[in-house]
Amino acid sequence: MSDKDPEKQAGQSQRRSGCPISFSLDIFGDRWTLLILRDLLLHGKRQFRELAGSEEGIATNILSDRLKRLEVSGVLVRERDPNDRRQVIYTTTEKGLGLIPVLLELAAWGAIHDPQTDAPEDFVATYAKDRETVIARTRKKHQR
Amino acid sequence: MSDKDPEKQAGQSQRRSGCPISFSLDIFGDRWTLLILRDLLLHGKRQFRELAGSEEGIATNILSDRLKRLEVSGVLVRERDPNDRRQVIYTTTEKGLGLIPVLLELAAWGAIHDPQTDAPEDFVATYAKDRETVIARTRKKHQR
DNA sequence: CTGGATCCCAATAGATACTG
DNA sequence: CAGTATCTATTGGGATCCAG
Repeated sequence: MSDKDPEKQAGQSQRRSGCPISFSLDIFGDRWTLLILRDLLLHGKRQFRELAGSEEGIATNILSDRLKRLEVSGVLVRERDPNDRRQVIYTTTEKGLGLIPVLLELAAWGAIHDPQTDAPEDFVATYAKDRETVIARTRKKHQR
Repeated sequence: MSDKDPEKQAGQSQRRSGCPISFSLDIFGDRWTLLILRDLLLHGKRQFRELAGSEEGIATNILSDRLKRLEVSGVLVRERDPNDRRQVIYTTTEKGLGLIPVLLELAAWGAIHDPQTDAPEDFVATYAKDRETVIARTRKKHQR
C-alpha cells in the first residue's frame, strides 16, 4: 500500500515467470481482485460505492488500490459520468470481459464443492448454458 | 505461518460470504496456490522437491503451508511412496481435478493478453480441444 | 454527498537459515 | 528430502480526513 517507490507506482509489479497462468495471477492472484471483477462483470456494478457495499466488506483503501491496478493493467477504465460529473464510473474493457469464463469456472467449482450451495448442478448448468448471454449482457451494460 | 492458535490449525479460515466464487477464492485466492496446482495438474509433479523447483521460486515454508491447506480442503492427499518410504507423494483428488478447467481458462486469458506469449490462439485452441485429454492424463498419473 | 487518500497498527506473507 | 524456525516485509482493517 502506501508506496513511496516510484517503480511500483508505475504499475509493473514485475512478473515472476513466462508462464501465462503466472501472468494472469500477477494481475488478479489475490483475495480481492476477482471479487471486484465478479461485481463488475456478473453483477453489473459500476460505481465505487456499489463495489464497496459488497457482502464481503472490502476496505476502501484496498478497493481503491485494486481499481488502480486494474486500470493500469487495462482491464477496466475509469471515467466521469457525463450526466453527473460527480459520479465516477468503472467500465470493463474487452480484456476485462475476457475474464468472464474464468469467473464462471470459479463459480462452477465453488458451487459444486461448497456444502452451502443448494443446487450445484443447476448453477453449473445455468451458467454454462448462458455463458454467451452473460458476456453479451455485460458488454451491453458496460458500453461507453 | 508458525501458528499457535488451535482455531486456525484446525483449518477453517472462515469464509467471507455465501458466494461460490468467494468460496473458491477462500481456498486458492492467493499468489501461489494455483501455481502449485498447475504443477500438480498440468505438469505432473508429485513431490515437494519438484514443486519447490518451479520457475517462480516459491519459498519452502510457503509451499509447505499451501500443501497443508490444500490437504485440509480435500484438494489433495499427502502420503508416503510405498516403494520408497522416504518419499512423500502428493496426489490430487477428484475435487482437485475439478480445478483443471479453472487453470485452463486462466492460461487461455494469460496467453491471449500476455505480450510475451508467441501464438496465443494456438495455445487456446490446443488446450480447449484437449481439455478432456488433460483431465484424463492427470487422473491416470495421480492414481493411487 | 461520492470517491477516494492517509495514518496507524495488527495480521499475514515471504525470504533465508537451519534441522530431523 | 521435506520440511520448521526465525525474522523482515507487505498487506489489510478501521478510522479519519479531504477534495470536488
